[in-house]
Amino acid sequence: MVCSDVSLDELVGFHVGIDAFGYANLGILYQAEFPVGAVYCIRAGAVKLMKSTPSGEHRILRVLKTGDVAGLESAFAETYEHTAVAIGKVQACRIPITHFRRFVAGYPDLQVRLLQKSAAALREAETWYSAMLGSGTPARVRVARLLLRLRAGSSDRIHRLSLDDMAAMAGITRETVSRAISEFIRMGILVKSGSGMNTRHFRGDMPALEKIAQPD
Amino acid sequence: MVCSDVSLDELVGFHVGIDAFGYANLGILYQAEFPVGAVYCIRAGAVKLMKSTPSGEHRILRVLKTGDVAGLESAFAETYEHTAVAIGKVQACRIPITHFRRFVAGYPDLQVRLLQKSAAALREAETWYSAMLGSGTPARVRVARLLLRLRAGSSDRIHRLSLDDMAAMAGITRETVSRAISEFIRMGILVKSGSGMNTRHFRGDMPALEKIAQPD
DNA sequence: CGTGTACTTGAGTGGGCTCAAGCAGGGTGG
DNA sequence: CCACCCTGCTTGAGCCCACTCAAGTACACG
Repeated sequence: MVCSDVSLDELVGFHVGIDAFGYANLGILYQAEFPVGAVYCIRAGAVKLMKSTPSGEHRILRVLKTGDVAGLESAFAETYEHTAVAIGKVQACRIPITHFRRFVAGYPDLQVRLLQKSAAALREAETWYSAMLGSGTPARVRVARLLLRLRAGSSDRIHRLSLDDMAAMAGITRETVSRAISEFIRMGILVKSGSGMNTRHFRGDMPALEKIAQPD
Repeated sequence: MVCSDVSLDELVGFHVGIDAFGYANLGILYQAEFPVGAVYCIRAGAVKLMKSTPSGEHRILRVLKTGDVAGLESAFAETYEHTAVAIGKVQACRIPITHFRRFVAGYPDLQVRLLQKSAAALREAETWYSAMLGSGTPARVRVARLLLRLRAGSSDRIHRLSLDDMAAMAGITRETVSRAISEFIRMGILVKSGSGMNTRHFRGDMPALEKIAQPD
């Protein structure tokens, strides 16, 4: 991660003007097409990256979790590429883009690392979409993969976002997602947990989910 | 494009060891998991970037055309991310990775440009996959979008790759692709052209295709 | 406790997948 | 030069999964 890969001494001189922020559910970090103002290190929670289609709908392209950096792909562009929206409670630190650019300019090694991180994001996106694209892929498998992807860290906790969001990510309808999840719950490999609208998550049997996600 | 964005004077000192190569149909430029040896500027033709799935199949993730640079995403990694295979006749210039890295190191501005290019690749991938993901998207629409994407430059020529390749890209079966294309041909908005195995392409009525591709 | 949103569940339909033949057409060998 | 074959493409019939439409239910929040 960008923030933690550099020594504290290096960062301290640039942390001036960097603040920690909290975002409630559906809070907007930044909006697509707007001028780039900052990048954000996600300290806790999850953030969805969306983009509006010409026809008014919006599609979820990626979900960032603890440790990811939001807005990185727009760091050297004029305007943001996506709209970033908080899922549940999010804690993030906001790094003004001017600081960020100055910081990067001062540490050439960091530029290479940014390139690698960018390449990693591309690879991840490709892997993800290629996993969802297969038309022969049954809905249950898609949902299992989606759940695995929404895992928080290495725990058995899974970020639970709305059915519509999951449906948009998996490329299937909300009803189908609902049916698949109901099935998993009946099987006992998935448990709803956290009743409040802000701390929603599942507890999942990861090995079982991986087994279902297996069939290519 | 990286090669042409810099002045000839800047390049000339680094072009030592850079050669032009020709690749016949299905010629391999480089292979996934192998050590990175070079990046390639595509001078003519098209190249498909593939990745093998755990189950032995391979999926086409992107298609590079004239003016693109192959292997860029692996330029600062140890091994190649994809396997690059020529579609039809391809002309490319091979830039040894050592040269490339030395060159980039010498021109800091270029690093920012590489970051932007990397971000552009990510955006393109996201746009593309999100266009294909919609499960409600009819096969005809998918194929129309695919064809538009395979357009050579701004002409009415469309790179014609195998049905299986197109099927892999659109996330549908080869039969369905065949039916859609047959329909387009019957409608007269698509014409097969170039009989040899190397110079295969369509001639397409772009406005008509765009109209079909429209419905989000 | 009421209200609204999000989720669940059901019945019926249809588009694309599967399976299974036919059909070019170009490359190879006689 | 022609016949063959082999790969890639086309076309058809039937089925199944996921979508659509439409209620009904749970649950969070005021």
